[in-house]
Amino acid sequence: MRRNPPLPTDAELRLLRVLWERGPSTVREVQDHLPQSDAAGYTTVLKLLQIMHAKGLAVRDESSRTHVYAAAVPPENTQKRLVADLVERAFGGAAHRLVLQALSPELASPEELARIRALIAALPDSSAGEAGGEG
Amino acid sequence: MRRNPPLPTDAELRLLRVLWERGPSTVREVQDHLPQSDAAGYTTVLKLLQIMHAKGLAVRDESSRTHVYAAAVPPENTQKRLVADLVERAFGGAAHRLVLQALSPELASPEELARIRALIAALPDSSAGEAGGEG
DNA sequence: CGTTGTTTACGAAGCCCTTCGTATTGACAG
DNA sequence: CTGTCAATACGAAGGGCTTCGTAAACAACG
Repeated sequence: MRRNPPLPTDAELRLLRVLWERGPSTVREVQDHLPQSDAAGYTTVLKLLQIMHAKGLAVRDESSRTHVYAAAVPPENTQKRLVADLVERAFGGAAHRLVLQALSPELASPEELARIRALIAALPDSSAGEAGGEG
Repeated sequence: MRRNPPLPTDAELRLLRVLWERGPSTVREVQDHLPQSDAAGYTTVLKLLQIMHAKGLAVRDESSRTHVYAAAVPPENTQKRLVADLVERAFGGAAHRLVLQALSPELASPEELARIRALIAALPDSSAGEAGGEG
């Protein structure tokens, strides 16, 4: 167990997304609900879940013969750390530059832009003051 | 050569950031300007630059004995693709969810939030929202 | 010409991720 | 008990990334 599990790898993240959506699931259930583009053999999924269990990314209930796995990390926390990691590696820590790229039309549809506007508008403390810009 | 070079790996991105900041540089210059946390041996940097050259991530001028390398990809384009990749892998394509995580206080300082507000405010007006694309 | 120092080129080792094959265990029907 | 089916555990192969050691090419100097 780890208090601070490491960032999930690529394949781990794929399984994590299934667990986040479905909640606790057996190996077979996870395998069956993988998007077709991420299809993998049964033992591959099993092995991955075992690794995730060892890393602290997943917990499992062994009370029945068929183990039931669940995500040990909440999606928001993990996603936030993934974003922080990219901000650091690609933007030297400047989060606003990442947002700038995310706003480009190829990435954000008009609908998503509208949602983003709503997010900004809903932020607490809209007028900080010292930075000078008025809201 | 590739018209569409692949995404840079972790170590490649580190060198790319030096090239983006400094412009065309020799192997030694790149090595000398790596942040201390990313220090690497001379031949490591050389090998990496050769690989980046083969992948189309860097170009080089061989007119003098000491080759001069330069980034073959602009920062914005590369950063955008890195962001798109993460949006796909971690958020199922929902860019606004990535932005939401980027807005969290751990990632964006108040000053950066102000900049982000400014970015949003400067966007072309899409007040029509979902149905309202004008043509 | 030989020496010295710098640069490029090549190859290989070590590590991690991903995938799967095989063996073992357990439950259950006949 | 015995055979069958599903699930777990284990190990290993294959590939990519990262790092570096070593050799070869080249220039400059005495």
